[in-house]
Amino acid sequence: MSRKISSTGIERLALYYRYLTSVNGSEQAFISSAELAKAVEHTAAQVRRDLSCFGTFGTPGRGYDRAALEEKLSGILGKGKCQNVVLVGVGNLGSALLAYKGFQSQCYTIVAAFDNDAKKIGKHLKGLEIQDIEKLSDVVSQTGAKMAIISVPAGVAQEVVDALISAGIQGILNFAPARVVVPEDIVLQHVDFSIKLDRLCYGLEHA
Amino acid sequence: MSRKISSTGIERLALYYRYLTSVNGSEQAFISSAELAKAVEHTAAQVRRDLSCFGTFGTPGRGYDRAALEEKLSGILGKGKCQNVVLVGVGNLGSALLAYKGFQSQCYTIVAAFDNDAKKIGKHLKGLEIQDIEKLSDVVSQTGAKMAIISVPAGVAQEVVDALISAGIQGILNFAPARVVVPEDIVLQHVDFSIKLDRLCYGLEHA
DNA sequence: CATTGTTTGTGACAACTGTCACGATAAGGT
DNA sequence: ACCTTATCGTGACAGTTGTCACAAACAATG
Ligand SMILES: NC(=O)c1ccc[n+]([C@@H]2O[C@H](COP(=O)([O-])OP(=O)(O)OC[C@H]3O[C@@H](n4cnc5c(N)ncnc54)[C@H](O)[C@@H]3O)[C@@H](O)[C@H]2O)c1
Ligand SMILES: NC(=O)c1ccc[n+]([C@@H]2O[C@H](COP(=O)([O-])OP(=O)(O)OC[C@H]3O[C@@H](n4cnc5c(N)ncnc54)[C@H](O)[C@@H]3O)[C@@H](O)[C@H]2O)c1
Repeated sequence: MSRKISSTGIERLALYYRYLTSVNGSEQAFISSAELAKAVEHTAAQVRRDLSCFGTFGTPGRGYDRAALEEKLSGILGKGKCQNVVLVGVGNLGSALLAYKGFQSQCYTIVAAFDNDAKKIGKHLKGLEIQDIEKLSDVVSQTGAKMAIISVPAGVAQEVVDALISAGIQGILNFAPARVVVPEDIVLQHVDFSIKLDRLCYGLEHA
Repeated sequence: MSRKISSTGIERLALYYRYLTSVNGSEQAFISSAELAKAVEHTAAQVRRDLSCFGTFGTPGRGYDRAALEEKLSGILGKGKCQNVVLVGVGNLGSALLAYKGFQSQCYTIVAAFDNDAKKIGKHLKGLEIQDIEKLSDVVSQTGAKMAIISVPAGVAQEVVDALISAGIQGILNFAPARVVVPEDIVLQHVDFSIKLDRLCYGLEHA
């Protein structure tokens, strides 16, 4: 309870959580920080520090109760409350995201897909009808979605983000290689493949 | 020249570079740290600090010479040397990556695509024949590719990575939600959508 | 119930990262 | 030549993040 969780610490919590759920069938009721650390490629001290930010739920001599920890992490991350996600931009990448089964197993469900291309609107993909972007507000209200994923061209990213915010979306995952500005109370995350490739490139150069 | 570049600093350099190339047609020959900072949503001091790690190429009173800076950044990041990339796993995501035109404009070219599914091998996608994963070594030697992108299921990520390293690949961009281990001299970057969604979720919860 | 063995939670430290402020430096005009 | 103006490069500082080590806490066992 002593320290504020770091930004990257949150991502580690998500890793811990994913590991726990992935080995759900284990008969071991307890897991130590060392064991957890090994699974996610970090140090035991790091794991304990991260977890200690949200209370003390480990028992000395045994470790952490698997089920309890999983539950706790789920609560911390806010899983189970904001699962409904809308997707904007059903192009190459958007289609792949729609088809991805991994989101569901992680409690996220894409409940609606939007585009502004007349040729795509009305088509069905993975059991979801591609809807006109104009219907965004209505659908967001109906589904209660708080999160959105955007995979539209960089040039329109800002306007799409603005529309999403007007519609009531509070968290946005942006795949477009564009920096967009949002009000303070909106959470924004970028996923930027090209930048990661550049990082790789740099790493090779300076081996 | 004073300080070592930070890990996140490298990603900022890539952002600077991308911004410069994206506004290539500008008639302004010079750009100030303030201007550059605004474009990528950072501070002017940060920009200057990052750049100063690699020498001094700004001129007081004017700013940085656009063309020279672009050239310099290209050199630092190692662009133009490691453009050839191979892709392993042509599923939903892999297909989207193959179709992506943004990589090329950033000097990266996917020169070969691999899969182990007999039904996919031999098919053509975006002018590229999907090849048997067994041919990996040969193709890597022929093309001189140093970088690889993998979009295979998490369960086989490690074995694919091992194969890539045997084939001579030095940098790997991993889209599978799995931590893989590599020797020290191999550069590895993860792109993990689910974790980013979890971060969003946490942000919403703790608004 | 005391002893032993294990693992947690955290204070103290070290390393890293970003911000601020300002002296130094170059261009351009008078 | 000198002054003005704009902007860089960087030392010093502050805040953040990760590591280490160890006392405290609990389980197990005889
Ligand atoms: N495909 C990839 O592998 C990849 C990789 C990295 C980054 N990206 C980025 O992801 C984004 C999408 O890439 P893509 O390859 O799927 O492109 P795409 O052109 O195939 O898809 C973009 C989709 O967005 C739709 N769209 C355009 N304007 C819109 C608007 N105002 N409202 C709603 N929908 C709109 C288009 O109709 C299209 O269906 C781009 O910004 C791209 O840079 C893609
Ligand atoms: N689709 C998405 O939007 C998305 C999002 C996040 C993460 N991911 C991750 O990206 C990876 C790929 O996702 P996907 O949706 O494209 O899955 P997919 O099943 O559609 O594609 C996987 C491909 O890898 C191939 N493959 C399997 N084993 C192989 C091997 N040993 N060697 C070579 N090829 C092999 C399969 O034949 C298949 O074509 C997964 O790890 C997934 O978790 C995907």
